Amino acid sequence: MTAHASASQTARQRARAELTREIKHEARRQLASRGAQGLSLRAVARELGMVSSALYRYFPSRDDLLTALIIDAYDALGDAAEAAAGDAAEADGRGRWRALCTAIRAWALAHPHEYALIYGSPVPGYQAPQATIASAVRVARALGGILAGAGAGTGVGTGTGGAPPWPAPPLPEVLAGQTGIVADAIAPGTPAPVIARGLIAWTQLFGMISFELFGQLVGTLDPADEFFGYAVEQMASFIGLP
Amino acid sequence: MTAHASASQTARQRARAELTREIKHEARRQLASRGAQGLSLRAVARELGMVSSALYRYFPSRDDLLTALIIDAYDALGDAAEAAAGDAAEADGRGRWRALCTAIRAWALAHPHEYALIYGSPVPGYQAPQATIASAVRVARALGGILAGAGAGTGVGTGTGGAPPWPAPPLPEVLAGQTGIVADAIAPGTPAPVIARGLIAWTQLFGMISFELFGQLVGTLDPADEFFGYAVEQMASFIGLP
DNA sequence: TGTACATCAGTGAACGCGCGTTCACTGATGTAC
DNA sequence: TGTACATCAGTGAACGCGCGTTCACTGATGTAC
Repeated sequence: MTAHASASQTARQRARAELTREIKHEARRQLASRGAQGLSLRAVARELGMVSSALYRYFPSRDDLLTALIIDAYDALGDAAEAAAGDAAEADGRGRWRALCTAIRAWALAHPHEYALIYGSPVPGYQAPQATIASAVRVARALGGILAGAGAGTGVGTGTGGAPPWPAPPLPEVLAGQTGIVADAIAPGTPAPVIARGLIAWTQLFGMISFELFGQLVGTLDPADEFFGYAVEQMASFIGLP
Repeated sequence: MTAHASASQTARQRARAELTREIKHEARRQLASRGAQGLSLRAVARELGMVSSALYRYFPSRDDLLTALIIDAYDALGDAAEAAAGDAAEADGRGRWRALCTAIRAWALAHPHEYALIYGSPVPGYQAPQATIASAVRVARALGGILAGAGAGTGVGTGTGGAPPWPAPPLPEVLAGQTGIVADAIAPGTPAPVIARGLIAWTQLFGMISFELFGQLVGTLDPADEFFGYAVEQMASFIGLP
């Protein structure tokens, strides 16, 4: 492979990468306006000024395009989450939790259809491949960092510092095993009860965001800013963040 | 209107009601196997052995059929919730909460697509009409009954009996107003902080169920029975149920 | 009880639409000698 | 540097599909006198 050959090769590859990006960009636009089921290869091609069959040079099928969008969505949310959880000082668990929650909600509100794509009801007939998992776990790891900090540095479990506001009952056997697996994946060494409470807070967070986004709060808690802020603080105390 | 006329009229009406039920039943079957977007008037008609245009005698459009299914789903869940919350003794707030949560989860697991229809991502292009609200609020009222019992009978807010395990910070102004509206709708007279914590637990419950149903727990907390049970107890304490 | 009329359920054909995917092709870009 | 060949991107036509909805119609059921 000569230098010249390699240069022209990357030129072609660069064009390919560029168009791949444009296709995903346009697909994301359609996702935002018509939802996942409204995503049509023909419409994407039309908008890009090419013929629909040309897209098959880039994605072997509609499902593969959808998979790419899902991975991108997880990564975008992962970026936002990591940036937010990293912003606040290491020791300030509550601040990091607050920043993480706020960033996740902000991303969800800004990209409702992408949020629905990854946390909403599954697209019927579509089976998410293994490839999405690596990106999906990034958001959870941002939580893990906070839980690990809380558990390791502040005496959670020994009753001092950031201990939770009331004692947690011991975990039943299966759950203890499961939280162990979660701990290994996102917060090694963190005590099981902290993980369990973290996961409860985690489901609360996403439940609240989904309710807001999917219209369950209209007419009652909408706009939900204050409710969100209040819940975040309550859950921080619940987890035992100082 | 003679007795005979009225009898034959009801005979016709009965046939109509019967077929309406059959249409919805078949539509629900398709919903369960192919999801909301897979619901097709033509397929329903085919399965019922009639021609697709005949359905328009019963539902003016596909969206109206979908609306009927949504209302039925809310009502079915409402039935289950009311039965569960009413089962346990009035005074046993925690028992009623446990029964309510368990019933909602059981219904959701038994009817995943109907759950997704009402609590999942909205169907693009479909706008739920006002008519669904009356049925939707029934489930929330089952929660309200429990919160009202907790708030009124056990001294929550005065620090005795079923008081929450740690003091709740005062609510910001907008949120206080919103919880007031919620209280008026589902649990009149209940203090705002109890309502707020109830709603936090509520979003946790549905977040957890959605995560389980939509595949977010696969490989970690799945099967989720123990996690669910643990979270329900934790949230009961969080709300302040004795 | 019998007859003339109105209401209603269901039919069958048609309209117009958009979709995912395949395939043989042309022409440009890159590669090897 | 120049030429012969291979790779690849994009074209255009076509296949086969299912959908929601409309409309004029037939025949059965119900109603009024």
